[in-house]
Amino acid sequence: MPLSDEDKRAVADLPWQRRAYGREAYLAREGEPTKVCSLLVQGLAFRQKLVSDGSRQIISFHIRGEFLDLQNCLLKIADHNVQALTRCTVAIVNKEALAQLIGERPAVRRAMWFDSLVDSSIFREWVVNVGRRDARQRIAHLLCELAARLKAADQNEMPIYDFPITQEQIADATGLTAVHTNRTLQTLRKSGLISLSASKLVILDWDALAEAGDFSERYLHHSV
Amino acid sequence: MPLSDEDKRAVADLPWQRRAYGREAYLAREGEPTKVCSLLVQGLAFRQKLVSDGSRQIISFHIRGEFLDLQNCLLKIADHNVQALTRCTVAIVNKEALAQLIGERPAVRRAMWFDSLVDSSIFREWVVNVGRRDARQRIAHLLCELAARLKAADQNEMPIYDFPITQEQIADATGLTAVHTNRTLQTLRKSGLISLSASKLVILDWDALAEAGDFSERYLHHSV
DNA sequence: CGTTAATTTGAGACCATTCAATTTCGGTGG
DNA sequence: CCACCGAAATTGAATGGTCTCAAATTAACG
Repeated sequence: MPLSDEDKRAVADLPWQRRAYGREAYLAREGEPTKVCSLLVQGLAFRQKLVSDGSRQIISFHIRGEFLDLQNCLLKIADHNVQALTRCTVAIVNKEALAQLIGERPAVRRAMWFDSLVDSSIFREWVVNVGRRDARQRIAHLLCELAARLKAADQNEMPIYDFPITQEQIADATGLTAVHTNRTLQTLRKSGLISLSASKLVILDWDALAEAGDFSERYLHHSV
Repeated sequence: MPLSDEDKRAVADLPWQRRAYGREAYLAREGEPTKVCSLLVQGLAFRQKLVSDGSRQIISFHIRGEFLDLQNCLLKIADHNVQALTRCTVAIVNKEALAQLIGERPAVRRAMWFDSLVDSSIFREWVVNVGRRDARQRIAHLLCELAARLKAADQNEMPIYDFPITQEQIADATGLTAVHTNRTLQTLRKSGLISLSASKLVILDWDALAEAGDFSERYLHHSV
């Protein structure tokens, strides 16, 4: 959402702190009291929850420029974990400072509320993805979503993407096992839809991949 | 969230309109431009999305007192459908009027943002539920969630609940088929955890049901 | 009290899982 | 620059949870 220069300056003037994390490091843990909100500056991160048998469900992936836990601003206890996917750096803001800014600046408030509403819409689509689609559709859908978001964040992005996400992580995001994820990716490759190796994802046939994943980007609310 | 009398009056003074819907009626459709926000006054409703093969994933259930589409306030196009589960009545407010009130009243704004953040947290838990739990766990978890929310909304609620949700709807909410939902409910009954018939749910052993569903109510953020 | 919706039951098929072993890849130190 | 190592990806075979399809029974509603 567009912000005036004055609003941008107010955001930039927030007291913040840079912090770096290694792969798989926890940035936040379920059950902990919330103190800060984190914005991802560089790298990839994801949110997840663990279930009783120890398995992990990834709830969302995040790219640079996105908030990782804006909801901490109002919620007292974290209800999920946040983990670094690659090495990444994060800008950390005290949640009270952010809440005050939100109170003072209507445009900033709208932008942040909008951000959390889009988050929410993505969660809804993920419920649908793991609930009602088969393995091939789930993975195709996930790839489409990530490609669409990367493209929107970085206008000059090609149909070739940096893709450091492991098959085990794809599995945890789609509710599948790593083994079945592997086999399913192979069929997507054999069908000529994608090429994925060496941390490079190439979408060879966007229309076919979107079709295979039942993907429509409406839920991303990119055109506000 | 607590509101002052003045805030409550301001909310009550919003121009609103009462509307009634029959079972299965659509209150909102994916793809339509958003014009209003709806608050459920009476009855039950749910949100859902349809996938390419026509099957339905229910995304959330709603009880009286809850907003059905508060996100419409900021989003231009609806990204999911809203359906009546029972006959229900709804209070409808023009979204611009609501947005204006939110701009004027910080406490109302906080309450509404909080509401949408809890919604979001519930979606996250649902991703986990359909993604990483088996049929028995999914259904037990759903029953726990609904019971916990009904209890919180209505202090004097017994462990006996009105439960007009059909097995097909439970199936659509948990990513299962109606047939398998039926068989799984039978095992929950035989284990002595619940009794469910004639639209009455009785939770016979809360602790055991919560255990079976890997349920922890933290994500509901009831103790703000 | 009839008619439709909802629930229940059975049997067979299938998608995804499990477990284990093997191969390839990516990063590191000599 | 190559040898090495652990992580990631790949393969196979057997198991199993859930689905599909169909039919029967029961409950809900006007």
